[in-house]
Amino acid sequence: MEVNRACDTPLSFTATARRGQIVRAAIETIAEHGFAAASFARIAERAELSSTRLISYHFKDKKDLITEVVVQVLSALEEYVGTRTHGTTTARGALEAYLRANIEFADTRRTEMGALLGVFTAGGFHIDAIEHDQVLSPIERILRDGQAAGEFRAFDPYVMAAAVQRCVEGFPMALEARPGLDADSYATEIVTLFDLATRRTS
Amino acid sequence: MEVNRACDTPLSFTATARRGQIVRAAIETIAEHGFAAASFARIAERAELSSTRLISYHFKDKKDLITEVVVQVLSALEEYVGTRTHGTTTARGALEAYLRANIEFADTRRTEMGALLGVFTAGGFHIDAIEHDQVLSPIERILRDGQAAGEFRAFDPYVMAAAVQRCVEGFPMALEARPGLDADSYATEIVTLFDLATRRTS
Amino acid sequence: MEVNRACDTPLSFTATARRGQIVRAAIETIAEHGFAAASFARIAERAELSSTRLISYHFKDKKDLITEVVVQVLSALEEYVGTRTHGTTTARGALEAYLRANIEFADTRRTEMGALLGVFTAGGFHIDAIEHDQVLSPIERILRDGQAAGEFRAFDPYVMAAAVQRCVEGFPMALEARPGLDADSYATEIVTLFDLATRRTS
Amino acid sequence: MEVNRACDTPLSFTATARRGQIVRAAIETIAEHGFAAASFARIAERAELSSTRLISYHFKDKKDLITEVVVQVLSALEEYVGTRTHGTTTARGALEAYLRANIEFADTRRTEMGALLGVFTAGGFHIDAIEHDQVLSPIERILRDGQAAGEFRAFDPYVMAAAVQRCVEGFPMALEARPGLDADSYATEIVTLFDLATRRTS
DNA sequence: TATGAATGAGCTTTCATTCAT
DNA sequence: AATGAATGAAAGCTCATTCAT
Repeated sequence: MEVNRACDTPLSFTATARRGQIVRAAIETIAEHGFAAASFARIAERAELSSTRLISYHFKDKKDLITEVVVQVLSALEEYVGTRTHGTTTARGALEAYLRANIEFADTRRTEMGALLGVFTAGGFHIDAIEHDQVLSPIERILRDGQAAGEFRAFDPYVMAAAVQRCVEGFPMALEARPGLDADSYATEIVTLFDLATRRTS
Repeated sequence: MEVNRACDTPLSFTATARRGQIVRAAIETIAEHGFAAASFARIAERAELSSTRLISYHFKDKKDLITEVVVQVLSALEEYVGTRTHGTTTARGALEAYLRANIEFADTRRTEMGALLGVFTAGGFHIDAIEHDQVLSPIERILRDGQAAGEFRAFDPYVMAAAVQRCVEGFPMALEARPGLDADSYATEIVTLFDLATRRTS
Repeated sequence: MEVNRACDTPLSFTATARRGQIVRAAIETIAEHGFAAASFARIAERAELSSTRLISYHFKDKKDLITEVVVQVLSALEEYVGTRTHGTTTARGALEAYLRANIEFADTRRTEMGALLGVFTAGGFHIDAIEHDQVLSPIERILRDGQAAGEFRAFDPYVMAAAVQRCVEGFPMALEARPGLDADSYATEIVTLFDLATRRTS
Repeated sequence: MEVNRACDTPLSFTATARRGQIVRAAIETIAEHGFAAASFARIAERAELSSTRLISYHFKDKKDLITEVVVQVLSALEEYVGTRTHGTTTARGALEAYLRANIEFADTRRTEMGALLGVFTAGGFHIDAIEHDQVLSPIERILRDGQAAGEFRAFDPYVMAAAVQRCVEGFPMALEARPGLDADSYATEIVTLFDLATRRTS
């Protein structure tokens, strides 16, 4: 019978393509209609599958699919951000790069970011692979490094990291309310905000 | 039968009590299990009602119930915040009071705040009475006043207001990740953050 | 407790008025939305009652209410038709009067007629007091009398009566498809139709 | 899951059989209990399905099922009538054939006809594919042709067509009141009726 | 690798009616 | 004469998932 694909064998080309197609459809559906409305039926419809059975076949269950969505978007985001923060030499520079990269990503990859936020804010859905702190930790590291290097003033790195993350997430939300909002302006405002907020007080 | 109550008649004592009981149960259910899982069945179970029919009896439909949830929590929040910001004389003071009041409220009324965020982040649910900008506007006003009075530096009031709002909402989220988090410390950090971020540069 | 009014006592003025108000609302609701949609809730809403309880109070059950609707409209129709057929001396004249009276009534009392047809065609609803044949019998009598008097040709009076009744009912239906349809023209066409169809063949 | 089947793919043999089985059960249920009582539950029970879910699986929604019922019965009727009117050379002959065919069909396929009338008289249910005038038009065409050919007298073809249709529909109704009613006798009476009613007056 | 078929549980909402003053 | 409160049953529909090829 074999309800699902065998999990120990590596994925074939066809299977990978199908999975990608389904994940793509899931991302678009979540971004467009919200997480709650992203049923297998709607995802299958968007992916133009004849039946939702194909989703159940390629993914263990819904959680498996959503996890894949999150992993995919998150790794793209991390790569995008990583590339742009890597060359920085100061914590201040790293923070600015981190902020600008995140906002740029959210601006150019709106669908992916919409899906990601859709999943995260939905609640009641716990992705085993991803912990809340795991997202914060890269920022926290930048902040701690900056404090250790004497670039930043004393503050609770965890709270500051949370604030940074919230403001980054704030861009897509602000976009919904103000569709014409410019990513660059938003980024500059936020960069300045945290520059002043973290600067050593003289 | 009275499919649902007439809306022009004032609510009787009993009806008010029942509605309150149901709204309370809805708040707790949303806060605990998330918006998506807050079905009539679960709400009725928590309120120890004989059937979900009693909910349909007292509320026009689910939207009506959820709206009541939001209105109730939001007005409590507004009153709490309003009382604490009213006596302030400076924009700086108002901003601090606003931040502390919001965080305190989120700390002491965690269930209510959890429900509120649960509804807002669920998406696809539009409360007619509440607009996105309506939540931001009180903060924006404080910020604009502070700029006009020369207390604050030049910045985009809308973006700064969004940042404030995101950081305020960030407290319940941070709580989930760090249950022992102290509201006072969080508030002080955030107050300092925005104090520095809005201060006129010398 | 007394769930319903006592049934052995004669109706008071107030009670009669209330019943009339409810029956009126039921008629309008059925005519406008159809029999299937004429729930107690909708009827109560149209009658501007605070609760459907008032309907249950004044009528034993739904069947009781609908029976009252039918009886009321039917007796008005019978009176209208009776008055106009009474003075006739020939069967031919009686038939024409019957046809014109019915169509006129359907034209001027569209709401009542709509409700009546709504109930009759709904099916599954048997009014004890009214039998199918009871409606046909006055026409059948006219037809039989005409045959006995030698005015009409030989035909099955029951089938002809059914045809007459169907054509009379056809006017409201035709009205729905052609709102501008003139009652007089329709009546004249139908009168001619049955005049020719019943006339003795030479 | 396949919430409901894709519509572009042709139906498989099994699916066609299931759909047919369900439509058949729906027809019988409507004919027996009336349209209002034809719930998914009752239809599933009659079709001996494990649950109503199977109906939702094979039909988009209730409207889809009912439409299929109507289309199926109506096309059978049309074919039956079409075959019998096709060979006629005169309008008079066509009218007689039309009348006899309809009444015969209603007599031999009582269940189907009962379902059809059940749906049409239920009201509030609009089958997109079928318009009121669409049913009348074939009769109207016969009548107009007969007038053009000088076979029929002058009359309003629309009203006469409506009368024909009402009398045709009248047979099943008459059957309910007089179960022993003979279709042939009824047909002959109606044929004579309209023969006389449409004949040129000398 | 894919798919058609089927399923049980759950959802919100509406129904006419009854309980208790 | 009226009413507020409550109720069980049933409705149509959608959910993710499993069965069987």
